[in-house]
Amino acid sequence: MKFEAPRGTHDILPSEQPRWRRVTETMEEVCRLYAYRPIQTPAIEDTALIVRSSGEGSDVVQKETYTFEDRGGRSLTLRPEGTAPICRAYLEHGLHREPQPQKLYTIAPMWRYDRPQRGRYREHWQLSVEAIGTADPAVDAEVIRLYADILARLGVPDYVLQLNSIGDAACRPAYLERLQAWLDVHEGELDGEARAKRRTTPLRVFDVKSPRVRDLLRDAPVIGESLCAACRVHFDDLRRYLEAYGVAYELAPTLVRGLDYYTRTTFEFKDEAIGAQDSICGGGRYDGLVEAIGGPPTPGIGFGAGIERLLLSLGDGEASAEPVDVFFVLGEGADRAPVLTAMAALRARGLACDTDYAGRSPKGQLTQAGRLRARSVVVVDAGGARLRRDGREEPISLDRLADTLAR
RNA sequence: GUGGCGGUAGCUCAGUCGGUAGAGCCCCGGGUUGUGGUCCCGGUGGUCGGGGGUUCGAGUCCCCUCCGCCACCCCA
Repeated sequence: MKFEAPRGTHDILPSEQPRWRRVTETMEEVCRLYAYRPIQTPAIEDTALIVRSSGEGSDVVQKETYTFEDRGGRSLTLRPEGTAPICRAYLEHGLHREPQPQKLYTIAPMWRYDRPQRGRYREHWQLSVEAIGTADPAVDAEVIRLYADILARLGVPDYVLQLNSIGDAACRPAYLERLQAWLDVHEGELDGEARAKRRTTPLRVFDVKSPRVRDLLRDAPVIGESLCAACRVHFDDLRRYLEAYGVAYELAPTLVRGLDYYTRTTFEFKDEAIGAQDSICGGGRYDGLVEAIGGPPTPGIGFGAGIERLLLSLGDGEASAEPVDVFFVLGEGADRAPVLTAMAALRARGLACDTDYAGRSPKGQLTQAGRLRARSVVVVDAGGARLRRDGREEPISLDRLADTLAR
């Protein structure tokens, strides 16, 4: 094979489009019901925006970005996630001076230079939903319920929602100090992985594999017990609102997210049936992000939901393509020209039609009409035209076809 | 980025001990049929992922490489 799609990218063929559309149309409909408005941003962003928002030390920035210099010497990066670009657009176009919150969504491709495997691509599509300009925990509950609605409408049965709060600028630093102090005391009992993690991503020490170290960490201080009063109230309110919304969740005291900008709420929807890459939606609150990229202090919350992974959750259920309304079979000695005229008239009336361009035999053309699930077939030969539908056949004039079928 | 498994027709796969490449499905044609289904017959289709090596001879053995899958890592 001479050329193939670049590693980790994939084509979405016509045969897959019905399933894709069902998913994206459901997403758009649910976003509309929650009064989120569509927005689109460029695929490329200033590298500095991505670095400052995701964080210099994040895995995304450290090893997963597609970064290049353009011909003008600018450093650009293919967006690895949806939140930072939308916040940039929010700021750049003064949406922070319009009524708050701004409730926005986009369905767009993202790029990450990961090692590909099932459910993990270098180019993949995400639904990004963002509510910027309010710290109200009811909005946290809203975006979570919004995604749960999408799953419900699509019929995804087996997923769990994990929920946590990782505090904010007021309480997280103090917590991290307590955690590090505790780790200092137990330094001798840690393994290499735990020691590495406490240096780079201390909140992740709880994820180490060693059962012995995990056991030990059971006595370590957890963020949930160290929240400041404001974060505590926010989290309690969120949980109350989720109950009001009828959303079931489990607390995940060690759920941390990979980007530096998260504060307070973090959550993840998982479907472990789809493999190791089982997170189908991840998000959280990012109250410091807009300010970090040069705007006024502005709270926000949102999530990214991977479309390819959601399709894995949905399984292989077949969805059939749109049928065609009329297929024209050309018999011996038939003139094409009047058929083209008839098709133009039908299309003008909103009827989808097609004919043979492959030189098939009449039998082959009928087979093709069947494949396209044509509702009507018009057989044209030297003797005139016949309309076949509902198992019956009648002579018809091509001139009157549109009038007959459009009724 | 690390480790493991894999790659043969458009798709799913077989291919023995190293001896000149196969099936089913799909597609095209013919027959049957009530001119779209069924059934029967025939046909098109291959850089055996790519490159190098060993050998009289490589789909088969060795090396490199690309791609996929599984796990790690991390996430959507």
